[in-house]
Amino acid sequence: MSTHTTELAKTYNPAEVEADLYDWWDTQGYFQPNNSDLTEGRKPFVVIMPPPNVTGVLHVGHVMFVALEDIMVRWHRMMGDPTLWVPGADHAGIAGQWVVEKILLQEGLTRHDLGREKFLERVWAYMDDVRPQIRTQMKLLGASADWSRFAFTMDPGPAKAVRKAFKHLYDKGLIYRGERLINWCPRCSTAISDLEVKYQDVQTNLWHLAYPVEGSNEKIIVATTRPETMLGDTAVAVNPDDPRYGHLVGKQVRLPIVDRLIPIIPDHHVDKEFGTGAVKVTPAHDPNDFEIGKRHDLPFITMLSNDATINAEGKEFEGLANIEGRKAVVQRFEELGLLLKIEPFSHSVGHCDRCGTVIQPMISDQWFVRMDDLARPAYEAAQDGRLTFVPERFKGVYDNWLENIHDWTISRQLWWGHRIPIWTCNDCNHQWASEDEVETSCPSCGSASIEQDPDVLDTWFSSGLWPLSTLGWPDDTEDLRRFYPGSVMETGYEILFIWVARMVFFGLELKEEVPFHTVYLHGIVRDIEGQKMSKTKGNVIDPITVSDEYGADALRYTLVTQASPGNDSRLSIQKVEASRNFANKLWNATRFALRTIGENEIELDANGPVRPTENLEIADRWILSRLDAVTASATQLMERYLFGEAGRQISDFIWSELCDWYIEASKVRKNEGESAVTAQVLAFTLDRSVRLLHPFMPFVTERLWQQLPHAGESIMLAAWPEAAARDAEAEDVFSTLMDLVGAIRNVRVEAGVEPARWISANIHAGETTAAIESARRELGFLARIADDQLTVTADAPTNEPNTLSARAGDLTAILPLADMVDLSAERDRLLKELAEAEAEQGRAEAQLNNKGFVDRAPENVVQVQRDRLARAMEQIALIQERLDVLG
RNA sequence: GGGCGUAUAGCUCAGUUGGUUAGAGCGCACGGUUCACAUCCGUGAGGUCACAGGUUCAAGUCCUGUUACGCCCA
Repeated sequence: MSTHTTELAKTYNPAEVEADLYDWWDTQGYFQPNNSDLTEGRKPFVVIMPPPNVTGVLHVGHVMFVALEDIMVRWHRMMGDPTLWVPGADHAGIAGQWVVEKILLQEGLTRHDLGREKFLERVWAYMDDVRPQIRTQMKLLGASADWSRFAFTMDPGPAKAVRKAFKHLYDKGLIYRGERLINWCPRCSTAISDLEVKYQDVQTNLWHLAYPVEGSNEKIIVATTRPETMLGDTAVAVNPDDPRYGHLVGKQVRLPIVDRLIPIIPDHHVDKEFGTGAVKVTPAHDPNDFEIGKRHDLPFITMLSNDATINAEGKEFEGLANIEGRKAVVQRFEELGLLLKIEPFSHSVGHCDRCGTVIQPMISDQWFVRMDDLARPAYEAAQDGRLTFVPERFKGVYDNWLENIHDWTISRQLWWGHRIPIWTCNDCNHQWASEDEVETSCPSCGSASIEQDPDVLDTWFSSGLWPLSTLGWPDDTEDLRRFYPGSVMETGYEILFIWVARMVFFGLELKEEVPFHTVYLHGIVRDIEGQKMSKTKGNVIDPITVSDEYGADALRYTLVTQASPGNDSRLSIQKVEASRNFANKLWNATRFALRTIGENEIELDANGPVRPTENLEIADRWILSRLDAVTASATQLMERYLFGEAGRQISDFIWSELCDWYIEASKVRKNEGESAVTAQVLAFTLDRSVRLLHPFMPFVTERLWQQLPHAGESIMLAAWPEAAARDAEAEDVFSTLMDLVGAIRNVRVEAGVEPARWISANIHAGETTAAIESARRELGFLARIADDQLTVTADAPTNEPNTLSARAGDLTAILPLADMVDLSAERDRLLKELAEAEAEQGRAEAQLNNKGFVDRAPENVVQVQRDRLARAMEQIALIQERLDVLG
C-alpha cells in the first residue's frame, strides 16, 4: 500500500484516508485471530456480531454496535489477545419474506401463485444478491471482523444447528404442540411471540352495552373497547364481592344479535371500579378472558378468521373486516336501544413489531418451547456471576423477565425460514423430530408416506443459537473448542429478552456453559430532539452520507463518546463535525511533528520510537508524564467498559495538552535548530497517542501511524501502550508555567495589548525560580514576552507603579506596560482577585474552624485545607501590597 | 398496576470508591493572517447540580419522599 507519501495534505480528507485501508487490512489477515507464539496460552477474546438483517439498509444503530464492538476487539488485539469477531447475517423470517412478496406484488403475483418451492427459489436468489451488502456496510465502518468466518442463519451449518437443537429439546419434552391463545398477525398471517408484539396507546371509546337478563326485565351493562367481539362472548363476569350484581350471579343473559344464552359468573379478577363493574367474556379473543374461560370451563368461540374478518359465528356480520364489524355491531345495539353510552378512552393495543398491524389474540395450534427448565439455569448464571451486565442494572431487568417467563411460541406460518424438523407418518401417526434435513421413511413403521410440518421456526430460534452455530456447533470443530464460550455480547438493550436471554439458555442447555461472560448493552440513537429516527418522520441521519462527508472515524467516535452504556443518546451532524475537527487537529499535529521529525534521526526499537530519557527539559518530561497519565487512565476505563470516557480523555490529551501546550512549546527549540530531543519526544508521544486512539478512529490513526516513524506493518498489530510512573515534579512545574502563561494572557487581553506585541515581564518565582528559568524560552514564547526583556528572580515582587501584575500560585509576573497601563482597570482587577482570594480564605477557615472536620477528616484532607488557607493568605498579602502601591 | 432510567451552563452531555473554586463540546461575546491546523488560536461571560427532607466533619455524588419526562413489563 502507498502510505509513504512525503507530505500530508494540508487538510484532513476523510474520504481519501478511509478509501483503501480496509481491504488491505483484510487481505493481510489482520482480522483473523493471531495464532503466533506470542499469543499462545492467552485467553481468546471473542465477540459474536449481532447479525444484521440481510435485507436491511445501514442505519446509525449499526454504527453504534460496530463502533463499540470494534473498539473492544481492536483493543484486545493490541493487548495481544487472540481475538475473534464473527460477522453474520440474519434471514429475518417475516421481514425477509415480506420483501420478496412485495417484489412479487409488483409483478401481480402472490407467493401462493408461485407455490412454496418456486417462491423459496425467488427468496434465495434475492438473498444471495443482497447478502454481500453486509460486508460492504461493515467495510465502510471499519469493522475488523473475520470475514472468513462469515455466517448466514440459513447456511447449512446454522440450519443443522437449528435441527439439532430442536430435536434435543423435543426429545427432552421441552418443545410441545398445543392449542393456546397466541398473538396472530392478520397481515403477516402468522403467529408471533409475545416479544414481537409492541404495545401502543390508542385513542378509542369505551362502549357501554346492555345485555338483557333472561327471565327478568333487568339488563346488565358491560363496558368494552372491542364491541365486535361480543359475537364470541360466552359469559358476563362480575366481582363476587360487588353488591350491585350479587343477585344476578347464576342467572343468564341473552346475548343480542347472536341470540345465545350465556351465564353471569363471579370472578375475583373483575375490577369493580372499571367501567360498569361487569365485563363481557370472550375467551377466544382476549388473554384475560381466556384465563376466566379456563377457570369457569366456558366455551371458546372463535369469531374471527385468520385475516381478521368476522366468520360464520358473526351471523349476519360474517365477512366484515374487523373495524366495519365494530361499526355494524355498535349500530345494531343502537337500533336495539341497547347502546347506553360511548365514552372516550385510551388504552394499550398490541401491534405487530414487523408490520404494525393490530394483533388479534386467537386460539391456535402452535409449537411452543417450555421455558421453566430452561429459564432457571439462565437465571442462576446471572446470580452467581458467570454472567454479568454492563450497565449492571440490566441484571434486574433480565432476572425479572426470567422470573415471569412464559412459554415461547416458535412456529410461524411462513415459508422463509427454518422448516420445523417434525415429521409425521401418515400410516401409523408416529411423530418425530429429525436432525436430518430430509427424511424418507417412518422410523416406526417404515412407511414412506411421511410429511414434514409445513411451518417454519421463529427467526430468533436460530439467532439464539448464534454463539454456538457460528463456531460450528453441533460439530466438534476447532473453533468451537477454542472460542466457545465467547467473551462479550454487545447489543441494544431492546433485544435483551428476545435475543440475549435466549442465547444464554440455549448455551447452557446445549453446551452447559454461558455463551459469554459479559453482556454490554447500548441505547437507542435518537435525533437531536430525542425522537426515534424513522423514515416517515424524515429525521434519519444516514451513516453513508455522513461518513462520506465527515468520515466513519468521526461518526464512530461521536456515537461512542456521546453515549454512556445503556442510555439513549442524541445525534446531530454538528457533533459529527466536531469529531471530524478533532481528526483534522490530530492530522495537522502529525503534519507539524513530521517536519521536526524529518530534521532528525528517530531512534526505533521493535515497539516503535524509543521513549527518550536523556536531556529532557521540563516540557518534555511533562508531556511524557501526561501521556503516562492518560495511558493509565484510558486503560482502566477500557477495562471497565467505559469507552466513551476513555475516548474523551484521549482526545483531551491530544488536543488540550499535546497540541495546545507541548507542540506550541516545542516550536522554541525547533526554531532555534535544536530539535533532536523534541523530535524524539514527538515521535514517541504521537506514536503512542495514535495507538490509544486507534480503536476509536481506526482509519486516520492507521494512516498517520504509517506516516510517523514506526515499527511493524500496521497499527492494528502495534501493542497497546503501557504507562510508566508519573513525573510529579515536571507536572507541577509545567502546570505552574501553564497557569502563569494563562494569567499573563488574561492581563494582556484585559489591558488591550495587541496580540502580536512582544512585551517585557519580570517573573518573581520564589522557590520555583530555577525551574521557571529553565523553561524561560517556552514561557516567553507562549506568553509573548521578549526574551531580552524577561527576568526570572526569586525576589519578592517589586511593586512599581505603572505596571500590571499577573499571578499563578505564589508566582507573580510584573508587566511594565508603560503606555498601556490603565491603572483603574488594574485596580479593578486586583480588587476582584482580592475578593476571590478572601472568599477562598473564608472557605478554608470555615473548614478548619469546624472541630468535627479537623478531628474526623483524614489528615491529608485537612492538610489540603491548611495549604489552601496559607496560599490564600499569601495571595491576599501580595494583592494588598500591589493595591497599596497603586494607591 | 409492577419495575427501570433520566433531570448538572442557552443546547447536547461528562462527572463510579463523598473531599480544594462542578467540567467539556456546541452556541454566545471580544480579539487574532505568530511559518501544523480558520475543520484554527487566545480571552471571557454563563450553573441555588429538578424539589423537599435526612445521613455525614463534608453531598452533584449516599438514603427517603415529591414532581416532570422517557422506557420496559403486565
